[in-house]
Amino acid sequence: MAYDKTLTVLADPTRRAVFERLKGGPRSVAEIAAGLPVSRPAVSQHLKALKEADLVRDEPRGTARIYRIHAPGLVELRAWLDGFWDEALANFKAHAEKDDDGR
Amino acid sequence: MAYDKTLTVLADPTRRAVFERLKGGPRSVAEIAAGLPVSRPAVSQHLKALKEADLVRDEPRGTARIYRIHAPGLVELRAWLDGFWDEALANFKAHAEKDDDGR
DNA sequence: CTCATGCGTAAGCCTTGGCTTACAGTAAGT
DNA sequence: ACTTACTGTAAGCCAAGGCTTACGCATGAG
Repeated sequence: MAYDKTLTVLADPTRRAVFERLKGGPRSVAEIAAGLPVSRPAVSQHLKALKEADLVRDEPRGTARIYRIHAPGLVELRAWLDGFWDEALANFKAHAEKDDDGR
Repeated sequence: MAYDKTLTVLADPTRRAVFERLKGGPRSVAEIAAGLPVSRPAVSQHLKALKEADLVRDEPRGTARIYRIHAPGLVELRAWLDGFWDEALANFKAHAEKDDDGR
């Protein structure tokens, strides 16, 4: 239902870098931005997109804001991938059994 | 190694529509373009991108050209997804065991 | 050999979206 | 209260890329 948004969000390299930086554990925006070749506001924008895709969850800690990985977005992507895989395989087998590919 | 290309390619909705149309079996370019809201050359361009991402394979049949799904691209995407999943989960557990998240 | 069919490619247009700088807001410390 | 730290948002710029029209090429049919 939302795997398309997940794909769109993960397509950008910088955003993927932001996302992968959270793989090591929860971090603040400044910590994420440190080391990345873009400005901090850019990171904020990416985090917003990731959040809307259910890939990330945030929580305030003092004046800072801690982001961490949130699974649901990846679950949907994985579900789509698996479904696609199974369907394509089923149709392939169906055609292969008839002859070669139906012609 | 190329999961990034796979993500980029699959991010576009039209291109995904092209790809999903191949799920039902091999088809010619004209057959794919029929029913889609874009021109046939546009479909050709999408197919080229899909081919370069190892998501599709083509084969000439007379003056036509038959495209079909080719697995490797999806395999790489799935591998990345699984790896990411495992790593994130491992780090999450490591932090959870220490207390909550290490602060 | 000529014509028709089915594709791929080039050039150009135009929208999308990622980045930066500047600004506004909230919470903690003194 | 005032200042400092950390972040989200707005406006604007600019490159990336998806779409169309026009063209060129190969294969099969007659």
